[in-house]
This record gives sequence, structure tokens and C-alpha cells, in this order.
Amino acid sequence: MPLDVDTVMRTLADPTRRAVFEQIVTAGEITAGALTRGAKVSQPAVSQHLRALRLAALVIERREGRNIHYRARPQGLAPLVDWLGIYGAFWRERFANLKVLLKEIDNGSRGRDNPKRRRRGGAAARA
Amino acid sequence: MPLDVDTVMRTLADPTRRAVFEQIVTAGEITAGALTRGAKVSQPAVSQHLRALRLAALVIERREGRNIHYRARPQGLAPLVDWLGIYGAFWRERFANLKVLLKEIDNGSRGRDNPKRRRRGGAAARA
DNA sequence: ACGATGCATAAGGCAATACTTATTCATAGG
DNA sequence: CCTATGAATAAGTATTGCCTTATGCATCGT
Repeated sequence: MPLDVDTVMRTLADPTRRAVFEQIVTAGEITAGALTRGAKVSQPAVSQHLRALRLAALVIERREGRNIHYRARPQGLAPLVDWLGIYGAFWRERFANLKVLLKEIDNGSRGRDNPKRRRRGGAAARA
Repeated sequence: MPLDVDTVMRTLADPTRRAVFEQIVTAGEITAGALTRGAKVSQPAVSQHLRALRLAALVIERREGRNIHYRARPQGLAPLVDWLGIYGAFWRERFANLKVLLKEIDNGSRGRDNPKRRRRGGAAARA
């Protein structure tokens, strides 16, 4: 069950934190160290942003030795999409499509390293 | 030309301000006074939130005597939609076989309405 | 075991911002 | 005019929240 839109909005409102999130998304998977090297703030700052992103269910982490790899969790954006769907009636149809996209992607990513959800047929995403 | 996603996110991140926006959207058109009566904060607080929403091009105002009616401007949400669309596109590339509609999102999201920003007195406070 | 590395947590400073009360501006109506 | 009303601005305060340095904890290599 997704967190509320308030958490997601507040988390993504900060430009630095949003930049971190965007880097994670574009990289697919990336360590905290790599993120720190690419950031304009200190390592603890990045770590705190990562914590916020994790609490907002926007990223997940995977430990590998000393390194911690972060991956985006597209479904975490669902509250935002839902909110837009409700209050942005102008775009309602397009949002519906975007929602489907995010859900499909998330199911696909779950299938990789979290076998909680069984994948159907063949239409869904694959890495 | 829509404002950047940063402005929109920051403006909508505050729960009180977002509640004001939601009330405007739900009502269709509503006066500042009615908004104040429905809010849990003082009248100046509401007025300041309305100013922020106007600067973010999320609402427009219409003067009618002493009353000022506010209306939502759905196109103001375009930066948010675009932002989501961009990262939707990234995911589409990474998880190849998805059906996507970024084109449809792009189609028609360009507003045909010109928000004129009238300011009095000193400079704006926009960090 | 030891130092080095990767990352998280702690604590404090400080800037941004949201709220308040008091006031001003603008319009309506006697 | 004069007063009342709707709404914006001014100014001050308090809170929120981001960033910093310092430190702690776990893991790797020697």
C-alpha cells in the first residue's frame, strides 16, 4: 500500500534530493558512493536524501558487501499519479495510461529480485 | 512556456497550500473569503498561499467587486506531468517491451493561455 | 588483528518558509 | 464622506528542513 501524496511530494520537492532520485532512475542501479561522487553535497547529505527516498518508498536498497546499491521503485510515484488523476481532470485519460505503465514496470522489477509477486503471461516488462 | 517542475513541486509540497488548491479545483471557482472560511489558518496565510499558487501559474484570479474569485489552471500541472513522462520514458527504454504514450502526453499539453503576472510593490521573494 | 573503505547516524548551524497580528488598500453602500 | 467589508501586504516569530563536521558501525584486504 503506497504512502500518501504528502510524503512523496515533500520528498521530491527538494531539488538536490530529486536530482539524486533522477540519477538513480537513469543509472538503473547505482551505489551510494557513486551518487555521492556525482553530487554537489557531502556524503552524509546524500545518505540522508537516500534515507528520505527510502522512507517515501521511492527507492529500494540492496546490500552487497560494503556497497549499497540503490534502485528506483517506480510504483512509489503512484500517489503522485493518483493525485494528478484526481485533481488534474484535464489530463485524466493520459494519467490513467501513465498509471498502467508504472504498475507494469514495477511488477517487472519485482520479478527480478523479489519473488513476492508472480508474473502473468508475457506482456509485462523484463530487464 | 510552463514554469519548471521545481516551482510546481515546491508550491504543492506544502499540505495547507495543496489543500487550498484542491479546494479551488473541487469548487471550480471560489472566492478568497470562502477559502479562508474553509481553512484552518488565518486569512493572511490563505492569501499568501494564493499568491504562491498564482506565481506558480497554478491558479488564476478574477476580480468582481470586492471579491476575488480563484480558478484552478490545470495546465499549471504540466511540468509535473512532463517530469513523470520523462522518467516513464526512461523506464520504457530499460524494460523494453512496454506500450507507451509519451507522445500522447506531449500532445496538447502546451497551453494556449497566457498567465499575466501582475506584481505590486517590491520584488518577489523567490529564493 | 589492524587499518582502510563504504555508508549511516549524531548534533548543531543556518537559511528558507509558514504562521501570526497589525495595517493598508480597494470597493460597496449608506 | 464615512464606515464596513474583502483581500492583500508588512513585520516579526517560530518552525521546518537541508547541509555541515564529527563519529560510529560494518566489511574488506593484508
